Amino acid sequence: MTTTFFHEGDLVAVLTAQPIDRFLDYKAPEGGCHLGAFVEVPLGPRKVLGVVWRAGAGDFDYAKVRSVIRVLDVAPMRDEMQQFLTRAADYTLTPMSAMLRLATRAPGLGDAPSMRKVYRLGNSEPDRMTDARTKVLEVLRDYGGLSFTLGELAEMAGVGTSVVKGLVKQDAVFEEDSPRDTPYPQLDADYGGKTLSPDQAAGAEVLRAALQSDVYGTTLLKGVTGSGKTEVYLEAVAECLRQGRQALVLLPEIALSGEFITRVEARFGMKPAEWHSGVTMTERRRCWRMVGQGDAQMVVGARSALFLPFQNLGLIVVDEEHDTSYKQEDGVLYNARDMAVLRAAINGAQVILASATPSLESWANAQSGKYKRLVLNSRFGPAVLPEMTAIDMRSEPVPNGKWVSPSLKDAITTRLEKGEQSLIFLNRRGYAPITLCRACGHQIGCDDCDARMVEHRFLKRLMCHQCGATKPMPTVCPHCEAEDKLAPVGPGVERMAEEVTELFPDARIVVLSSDLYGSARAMKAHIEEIAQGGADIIIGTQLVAKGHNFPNLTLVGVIDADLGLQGSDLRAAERTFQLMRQVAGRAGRAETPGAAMLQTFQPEHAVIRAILAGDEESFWAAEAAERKAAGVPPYGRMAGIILSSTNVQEVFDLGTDMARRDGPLRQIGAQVFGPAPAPIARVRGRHRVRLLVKADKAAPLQQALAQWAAQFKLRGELRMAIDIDPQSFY
DNA sequence: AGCACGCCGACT
DNA sequence: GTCGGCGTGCTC
Repeated sequence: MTTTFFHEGDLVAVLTAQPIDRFLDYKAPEGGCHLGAFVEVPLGPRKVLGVVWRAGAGDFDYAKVRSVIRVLDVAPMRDEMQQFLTRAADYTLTPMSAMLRLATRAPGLGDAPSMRKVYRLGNSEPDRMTDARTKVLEVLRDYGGLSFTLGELAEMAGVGTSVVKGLVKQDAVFEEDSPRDTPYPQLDADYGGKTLSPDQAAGAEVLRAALQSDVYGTTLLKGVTGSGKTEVYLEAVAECLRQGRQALVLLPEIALSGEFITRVEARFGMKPAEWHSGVTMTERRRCWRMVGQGDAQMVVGARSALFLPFQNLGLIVVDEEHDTSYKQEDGVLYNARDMAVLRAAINGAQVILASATPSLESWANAQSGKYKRLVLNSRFGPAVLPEMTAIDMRSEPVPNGKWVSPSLKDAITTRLEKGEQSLIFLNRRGYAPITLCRACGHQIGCDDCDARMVEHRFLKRLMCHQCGATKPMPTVCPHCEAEDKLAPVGPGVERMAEEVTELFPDARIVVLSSDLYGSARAMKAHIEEIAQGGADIIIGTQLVAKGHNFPNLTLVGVIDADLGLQGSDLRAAERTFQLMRQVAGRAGRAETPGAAMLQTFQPEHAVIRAILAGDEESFWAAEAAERKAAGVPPYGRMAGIILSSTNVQEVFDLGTDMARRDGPLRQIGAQVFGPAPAPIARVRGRHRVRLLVKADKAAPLQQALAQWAAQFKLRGELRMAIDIDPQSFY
């Protein structure tokens, strides 16, 4: 492999991590530098981090060109990484500088490798031998040649540090400097392989063969909980290690616990490198550097681990690939699952997407032959499905203004008696979606939007879910001025809570809805508490379907299964289905089988029937057909534009203006919807508004979006973020 | 991202 | 007069 080298004084184009969306020319430093070198360059009065991206353009006044200050002591960025960052930037419409920031998220990159003192066996005997001294020397002899820090050595020998120091004085122990960042211990591919079931062994063999092919490929590894997916993909990791290539296993944020690391250690004899938000600064620096010099064979991490400087990446596993936390929702908006596929394609590496309930995107890619498909059956026979039933609401009438059918009520009662949790699932925030005048039939709408206002009793106001406007609950009808004739119509989670409290006055009832939390962290903590038994009945919006595990939950009641089948949230059916499967997974392990009850007015609907039958293939097929018909992902393309500002008026004005001036989008046949409040309408005091763009699968969406967005100048507090392939449209 | 430049309101 | 608000623009 040849790397381009620039001699001192040559012009080089440097990409900095500063938000300057352009390459700056510098002169190569004394001693020259390689293409891809991480460098420190002068920028105005400051020194900043950058990467030598290519030869300089030479279009800047040569007299003003400054010199690279120094080359940092880390492995240069490889060509694959440059390509990956460039293509990811193009796809997500992210400035290159922001991509570079993702790729340099390690502390102390500019520092010289820091050193620490280590101790190893010396070459002479101490003058006097004591018990303590014997213990120290024994430890060092036992580990032949290895060195330890002072603390480690003293602890292992069970003596004080002064004993070691005393031995150093007499050359019985040597003290020397060694880099603080040490290579990760070698993993042994053949250390602790478990006996695999025939099904698993066959799967592992397919994955091994793929690894040996040495070219890019993606495999969707589908298997229910308990089918041993992890053991199977760890065999692929083993094969990757045997080839001397690096492996990356991505886990959803919440799954990143010590448990997985323990399993890896049991399989390969040593712990892998870890990369996620819980890792200390020191360890992050070590991880980044070691991955970069090929001294970390396997990394277990969160989505941002994709941007580590792998030297020889052979495999990326995306576990629980359907998990919505793979989609970054702040800062750079990327989907780690898609980026994993991109990175692997550039590197000639393999990807394994593992899930019990794949996303429709991955299912469709497997269906079209773009991905290989591997299905594992449970070792415990066929998947244990929850007992799934439809409650036909046409034959089970409930009083006006109530939604819990007698059958569902009975089922909840049974759970309460057994001390188990029930979940009531309803994808509608607020108290009631409609406020109707019983005198004239008028429905209270938003003044600025063509939408009905939703009553939020929690806030004691009416709110427009289109524009976020609120107004106090009127006492007279704004249309006919009749008094006391306004009535809430339809259910929202707040109203469900009221009904459920009436039905079960002694139960501990809790509502989970995204608008009830100030921060994502507070929400997570609360959900965790509830999952641990902090409630008997949970009433929730789609929020609860998001990867949370409720070990004591044995009943899911879907109030309006039809709601998910049409309308605002195109992934609602998928989530409903995944929620059912989540219950199924638990039912297979726990003694108590799970049950799912779907209240529906159309039990004959294809999606409902597929859910009931537990027939995944027909569910996916039905779901795919609906999305195809609607022209939405994965059969069409979408993008979200999120505008934010501290000033509500300002964001809506810009949103409206953008929706009007949609020329570049029209040219490619794309449509603009909105502006509407973003899924989280206010974040850290900033109001957020979203526009949605829908385009044909083949349309050059990014290019048109870039042109369109460039028309608008963002002044003051206004910010714009473009979200390609948004996760939720709700 | 910083930092300088520059053009309008309320003080000495 | 001039101190300082922060909008705009530049950094090789």
